[in-house]
Amino acid sequence: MSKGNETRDAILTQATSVASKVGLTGMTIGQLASHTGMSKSGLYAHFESKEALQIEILRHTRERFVERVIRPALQSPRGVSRLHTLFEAWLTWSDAFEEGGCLFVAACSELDDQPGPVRDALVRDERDWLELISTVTATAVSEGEFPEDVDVDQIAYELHAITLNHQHASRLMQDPRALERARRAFDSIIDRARKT
Amino acid sequence: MSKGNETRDAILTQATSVASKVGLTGMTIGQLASHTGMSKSGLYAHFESKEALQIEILRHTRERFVERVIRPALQSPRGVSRLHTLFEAWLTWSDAFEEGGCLFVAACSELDDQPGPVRDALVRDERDWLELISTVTATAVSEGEFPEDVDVDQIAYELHAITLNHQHASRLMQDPRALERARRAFDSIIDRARKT
DNA sequence: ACCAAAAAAGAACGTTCGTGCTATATTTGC
DNA sequence: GCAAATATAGCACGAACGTTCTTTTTTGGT
Repeated sequence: MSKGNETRDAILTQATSVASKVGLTGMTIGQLASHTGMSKSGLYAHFESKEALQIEILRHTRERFVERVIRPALQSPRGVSRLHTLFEAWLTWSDAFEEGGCLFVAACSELDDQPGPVRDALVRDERDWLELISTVTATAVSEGEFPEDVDVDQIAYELHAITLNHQHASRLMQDPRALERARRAFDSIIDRARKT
Repeated sequence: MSKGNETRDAILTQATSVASKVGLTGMTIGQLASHTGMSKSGLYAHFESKEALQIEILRHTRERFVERVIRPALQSPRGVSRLHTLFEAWLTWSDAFEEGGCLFVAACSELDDQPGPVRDALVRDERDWLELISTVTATAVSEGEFPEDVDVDQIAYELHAITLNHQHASRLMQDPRALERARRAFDSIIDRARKT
């Protein structure tokens, strides 16, 4: 990798961390420059605009997300086991953001009413993510663990709700039992799906 | 009410709407001034600082929340019925923000890692809100609708998760079935609580 | 070791930010 | 209806914003 791409990557990593704390909009070029030890213009030269940078941050984060959350799940056996791995991988992923929590979660409520290409990119990512949860849930159906007539999209909806709330409970409320509550919620969704 | 308090209130109402779209931090005094047709300094004279304004916005929103969500629920018969009223009132409340959705939901992920008095105020509000859900859930226990050993805080956790996710589904993803999904999720949480 | 190419810095731009201060309107109590 | 109190506007500030230049430094191939 050339020097240029190396710094560009380092910038994106740093930017992801900053954006997860102050938001994609709240993050400023100057802030980012001092965090990376670069000049504003030197840093800016790697991107066309702040908006382009925001989109690149999302892309960068998605790549990490795929390798740290999705891949391990897909290597797990089909069915509830895979669903469980996916959920636990997400919890680990969320905790990995030292502060600020999952960038996607932050971006979701930040951009939910800010039309534009950044929001569009995020919506695509979230749609993919929800569809993946549905798909993995469907493996539990085809493995015979869930009844045929279970609504996989509804399960995905409810599982996604838990991940959102985990951020709320662990980051904002600092509830020491947040992890435990998330896992119990997961279990009861699975339980109910089993005997629908 | 004096002229001063009248405009102050009008400012807060407008500010709540703006902040629900762009966030408490993203909102600026200038933006607010043009939305209210006042000068920056004329508007600013009503508040000590932007931070004080943010706290006042939260207070203003909480008052409206109490009268539109909590009060109707407390006038409803104890038990599952009251829980149901509370949930539906919240859905209505959330939809009432013409754009931007519930200010609290937006503020929660915006401030979850921004220490300071604004965050502290929000955490207090959220704690109260969660405790209220727990308390109302407990009325279903004392009415004999839920078993004695049900974990009311866990139920509150899961119900809260649905409200958070409703914003995601309806605002960000623009899912036309968001309301339906939220209600089904509510029902299944209640169902499961009934036969624990 | 040199030299073109690439990367980073420097300096400046017009704008907007939050926040003061001072002056002018407007409301209120007598 | 006038004075006092209150509310609003005008103006200015230093700082930071995103962005665009030009100049300097660093890199990589020969």
